[in-house]
Amino acid sequence: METARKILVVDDESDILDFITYNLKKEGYLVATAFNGAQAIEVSKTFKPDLILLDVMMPVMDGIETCAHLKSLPEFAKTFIVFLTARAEEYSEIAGFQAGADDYIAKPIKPKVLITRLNAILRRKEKEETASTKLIVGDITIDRDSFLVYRGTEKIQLARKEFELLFLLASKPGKVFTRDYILEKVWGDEVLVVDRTIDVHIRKIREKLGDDYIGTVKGVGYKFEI
Amino acid sequence: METARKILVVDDESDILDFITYNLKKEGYLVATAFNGAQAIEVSKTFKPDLILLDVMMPVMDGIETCAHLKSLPEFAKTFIVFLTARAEEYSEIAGFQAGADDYIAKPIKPKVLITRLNAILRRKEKEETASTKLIVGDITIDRDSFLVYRGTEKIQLARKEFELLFLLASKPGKVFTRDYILEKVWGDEVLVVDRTIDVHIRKIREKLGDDYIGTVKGVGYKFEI
DNA sequence: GGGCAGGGTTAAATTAATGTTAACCGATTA
DNA sequence: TAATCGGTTAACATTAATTTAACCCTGCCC
Repeated sequence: METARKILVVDDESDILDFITYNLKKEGYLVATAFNGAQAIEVSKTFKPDLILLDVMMPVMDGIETCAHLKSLPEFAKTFIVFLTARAEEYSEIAGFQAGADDYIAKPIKPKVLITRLNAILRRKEKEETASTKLIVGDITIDRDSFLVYRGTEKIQLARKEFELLFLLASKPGKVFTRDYILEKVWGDEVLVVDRTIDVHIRKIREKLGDDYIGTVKGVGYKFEI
Repeated sequence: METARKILVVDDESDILDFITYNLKKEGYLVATAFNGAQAIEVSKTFKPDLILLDVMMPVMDGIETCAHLKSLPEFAKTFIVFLTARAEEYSEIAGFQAGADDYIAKPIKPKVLITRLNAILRRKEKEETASTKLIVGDITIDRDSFLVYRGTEKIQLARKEFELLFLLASKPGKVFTRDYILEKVWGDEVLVVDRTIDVHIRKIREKLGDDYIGTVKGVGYKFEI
């Protein structure tokens, strides 16, 4: 049972607003509009859009600010935000990703492209919502939607890094992950943290889950025990 | 005798395609492109890429579908698939890894990062291809992934040097390895250890595995008994 | 038998790697 | 502003891996 998807379009130019609105409505989307960031936030609260199409360049409160603001509100954490950017050239420098944008579409907008991309994005969102995101290994269940870990039926709360670390190890039970690899995957490329940091997180996981789930292979790394 | 690595880049936006292609070619890679998943599968069959760089978000057939499909075909089981994800997502949020992706790179893409990462990934792939992760000799199985040795079904834990030493000997069962060679391979060039050290490690392996697996050839070295 | 070459064995010494704790910092929240 | 939480680090403790040293076989040759 499919209900129509709701899209909020935000742009300070009313021609563009009209143009996009027209095309989206033709596709069967429910559309709301706003002229600036402040208005967008206002409207969002009642309209509860599935996706927000946000012009980067706006007076008063620009797209990036708006996006950052929206993403900071828990109720919109799962709302997709797509930027409209002036040109794709420097797409590698789109600051919006830092603000939490999920994708972007380059102007000038071609109706066909707009529609295909939005369809793709929403389809993906749907999949993410439906798809079970659970990882089950032995009596441990890791659910990345709720950010919870279960041992049997007992709920266990892990902090973010702990969660990511456990998730990584559990994604290939039995395989030993080297410290370098763990750092790259959980901490990222640029971040440089000291070796002990991993140990401390491992310790916290063991403290919460029990000592039998994560094994140490000295001189090599850690693994999830099967 | 290195032949250039082949990379297939898949994205629905031609700017991105061009941008990535340009950077990869500059690095000496052979590059093919595709606009969507269906095309990617088509091209792969003739181009036989070593690695596929796959945008997650695409209309028609998205990255995850495409990846799952490719991985289901035996001929691409060993092709590395790397996702391009829009957000800088946490590891566990990458839905794609369940579809069999080997790695991911977050947009926006910085050319330098892209190249570094791909080089690293391809190096890893090469290593995996050369050094098989599992070694089976008689009733002994040596598994690099988990750093475990099995005698029959019995799990045996070896320390790192012991493991490397056994792995070396077992890589050519029956062949006698001289002490010098063993030192070079297991200990490395710089390290200078006394001769007895090898004996002690051999002894520990025999202690854990049994006396019948490693043979001594006086005046020459050691070998794995067939 | 004595001596020696080549390992084998053991335990002690050393070093490397990880575990643990407490403290600090910054962000967020009460 | 205090309090809490997550993340990180530094300092120290603990444990295990590795190496060394000392001594023991065994076979061989004179």
